[in-house]
Amino acid sequence: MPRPKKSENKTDLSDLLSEHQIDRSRAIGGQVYDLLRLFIILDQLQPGMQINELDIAKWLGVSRTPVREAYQRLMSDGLVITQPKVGSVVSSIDHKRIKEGIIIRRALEREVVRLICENDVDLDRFSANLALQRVAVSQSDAIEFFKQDEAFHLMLADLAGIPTAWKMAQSVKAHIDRARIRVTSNLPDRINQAFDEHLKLIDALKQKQSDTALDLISQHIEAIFSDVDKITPENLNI
Amino acid sequence: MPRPKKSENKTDLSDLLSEHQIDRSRAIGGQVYDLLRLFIILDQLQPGMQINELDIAKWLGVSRTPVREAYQRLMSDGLVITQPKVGSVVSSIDHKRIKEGIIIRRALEREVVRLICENDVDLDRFSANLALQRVAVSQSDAIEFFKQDEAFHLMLADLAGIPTAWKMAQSVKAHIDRARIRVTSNLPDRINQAFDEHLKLIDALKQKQSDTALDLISQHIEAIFSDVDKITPENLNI
DNA sequence: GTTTTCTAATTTTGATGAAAATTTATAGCC
DNA sequence: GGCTATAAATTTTCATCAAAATTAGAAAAC
Repeated sequence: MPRPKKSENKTDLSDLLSEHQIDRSRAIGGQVYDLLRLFIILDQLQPGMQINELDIAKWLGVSRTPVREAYQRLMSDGLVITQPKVGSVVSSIDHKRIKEGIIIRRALEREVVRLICENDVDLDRFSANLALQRVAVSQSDAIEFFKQDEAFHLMLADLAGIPTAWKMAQSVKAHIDRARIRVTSNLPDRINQAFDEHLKLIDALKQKQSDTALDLISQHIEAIFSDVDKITPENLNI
Repeated sequence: MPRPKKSENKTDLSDLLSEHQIDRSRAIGGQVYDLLRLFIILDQLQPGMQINELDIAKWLGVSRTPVREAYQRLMSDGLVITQPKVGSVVSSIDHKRIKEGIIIRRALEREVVRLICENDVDLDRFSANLALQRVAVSQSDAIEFFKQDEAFHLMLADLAGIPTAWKMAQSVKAHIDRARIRVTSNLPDRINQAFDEHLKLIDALKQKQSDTALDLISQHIEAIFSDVDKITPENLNI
């Protein structure tokens, strides 16, 4: 990694981060992690961008320690690449990694669906969440829908008895979401479709149609892929 | 978490850790993590044991910063529980978590096997690794076998094109191994059986018998479970 | 005399700023 | 043109301070 001359065109990022308030009464490291992770997924922190600890710390008004903590978690997520003693950059969007992520997430969520079909679980617990999803869809509120979508999948894994599976799926999901942010053209359509798939899945689960449910969850996750696949060239890392 | 009076019977752990040399020329945080992780899996650091950062740092002859880094990774592995401003303990062995881990690992490795059967991969690359396994088995060298076993499963995931799957499987494997250390009575038998299962799996893969291969990998992982299940009572966390 | 409540001390993690170590780019020299 | 020394940028580690939580003991209330 070349060490570029210290450039001064950092104002964009500086302004972006300076706006955000850190709550000093809660652990800072976690807040920095959440913030940076979101910025990377939302493409505000772009692939290849150099992010040194001192600058981030200064802009956020905290010391380097909590920033470092955040970096370590981002590194283990594969969202940041650190070369020891040299520097850190936001990782590039790697088509292969996304493909891998989708395969892993599909395998995990298929297992979740399989377990729910096998064991008796109370599927009525989804009604509140689905209602919130419906409201978000009707208002085309993508942010709120994504929040409820996460809650939906978490609840699924929870009811299946393997909450860790969702934690893992989430870590690969970051890469998928980051790519998706760039390529999804018609967001209202997309969330409407996703909501429809959620409804169908719960229906199939309630009727214990395990084959149908497995197909539905696979399609639900693979739908993401067709999105990503159509835009990102196979071998081009942005 | 109660805060017990500072007791002075720490000599066992102190001695245990003081013996280990830290290589100052490589990153310390990673070394501390590897060391503590191994100690927890090997049951030298036992469930419920309190481990405060300062003591570990002193015994290892390093500062608290790299120890903190290690703790953060151990926490995300679920091997250490830290209550803010109170303290850290080695997590208890949770039967439910192990069960979950086995289900997740099985799902991931079944996907690996499925992908290998679907796509054409060079399975001759296993011969060297299998030879090393054979030597380890013949010498009843469990440590060496476990090392080669890890390499075997990593190579499997690599050839399937989803190396991340093995990284994930590894994080749940720590919990499984920790329990297994306590219950496996006849280690030479166990590694002999595992080696046999590896051979059969590669055979099935070479002949593209995907159903057989899927059954074999499932059994390979579930074999662990029968071990753990027979000793650890369902609801008793140690 | 017993129980409850308040206060101070102790322990532990959280955060900070500075010093040390290391790598890389750049300029100067042969 | 290639090699070496120097300086800059950055991470890594350290020692120290700050904040939070629990315990222990004294004081107060019953």
